[in-house]
Amino acid sequence: MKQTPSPHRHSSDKLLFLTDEQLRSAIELLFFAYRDFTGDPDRILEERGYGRAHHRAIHFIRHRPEITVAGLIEMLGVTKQSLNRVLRQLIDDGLVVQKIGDKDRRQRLLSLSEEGAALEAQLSQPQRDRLRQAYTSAGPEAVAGFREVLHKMMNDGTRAMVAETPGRK
Amino acid sequence: MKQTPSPHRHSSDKLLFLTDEQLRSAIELLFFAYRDFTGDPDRILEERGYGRAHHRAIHFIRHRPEITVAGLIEMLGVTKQSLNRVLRQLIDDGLVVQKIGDKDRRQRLLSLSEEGAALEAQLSQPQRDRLRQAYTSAGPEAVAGFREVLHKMMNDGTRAMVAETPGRK
DNA sequence: TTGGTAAGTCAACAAGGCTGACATACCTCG
DNA sequence: CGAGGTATGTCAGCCTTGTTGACTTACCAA
Repeated sequence: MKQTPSPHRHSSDKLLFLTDEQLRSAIELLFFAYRDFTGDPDRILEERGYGRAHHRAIHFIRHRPEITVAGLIEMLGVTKQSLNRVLRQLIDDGLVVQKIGDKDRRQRLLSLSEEGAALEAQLSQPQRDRLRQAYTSAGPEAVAGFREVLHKMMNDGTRAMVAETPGRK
Repeated sequence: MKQTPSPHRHSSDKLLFLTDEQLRSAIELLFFAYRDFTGDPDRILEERGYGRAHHRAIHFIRHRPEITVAGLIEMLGVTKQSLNRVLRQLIDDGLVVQKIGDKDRRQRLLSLSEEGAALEAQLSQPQRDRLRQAYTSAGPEAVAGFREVLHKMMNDGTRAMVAETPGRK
């Protein structure tokens, strides 16, 4: 017999409807939303012969100018060799510039060149447009909930890495 | 001069704070949340020699038993050859069973075996736990907003593919 | 001066995308 | 019935992007 998961639930569950199916549908929601979300920049990248790995590097360098290589590796969660492959290209192509660290001369501080910043803007544009449209349509309450749940989904260690926007807790 | 994006905004924008930086921080939020979200099953899969592609196939077969190969290809957004590689393994390993279509005998209807269903449960467990924890902590309002924004982020064509949960529009 | 650290590189490998080409059933329509 | 289209499966080859391991160079710090 197909038995509905126990209806005997507690606390605030009278407001939430946390059946397995409800939770499973959220898994799909995330899958599809994320897929469409990354689809737009993918098309732009392809024209320049880059991949999503390049996009991620560009994104984080844009948001943390003068980040060290080790710092970027940590943000992306990849190995030095893996990052180096795409970073090499970006530097050779003049999109990313390196500066020797002033405090520690072993460090290479990474920033975007003007051309790199232009590409970043081009890549993030469709994503920002998509979010703006979704945010506007859903309204501020929904947006706050969206951000809160995403925050709470992250690992504790990860949460510290998110670029905090002033005004959000 | 760094100029704050025009403060002259309209309609409900007095409640939303849609600067570029606000939107960009959401890009990171999604990146990190999705990364952590998929990290748990990845570890389980590795033990069995499977990858995320296997997980996706298993997930959708679980939720749409008797789905056709073409249907699964469309859900996943990959090519026949790409899907076949992982599907071949899953069938050979006895996790997925094929049934010849009754209406159209060319079709192979895919379902999970008992063993396949067990693996699916094991894989989705940490994701469900993570969502349950985040949902419970954030509260029903936030959850509704979370789901609404994700829905509105999707392409129109994609939206039809999400498994709708009764009670949600 | 010496040991550890930041970065870069080479090599080899694997997963999982892709395209193109073809084969085998099977369906449907004229 | 026969022909053309469709659903699936498979072979081969290529690409990106991840991995491990080993090693070098430059620099810091005790």
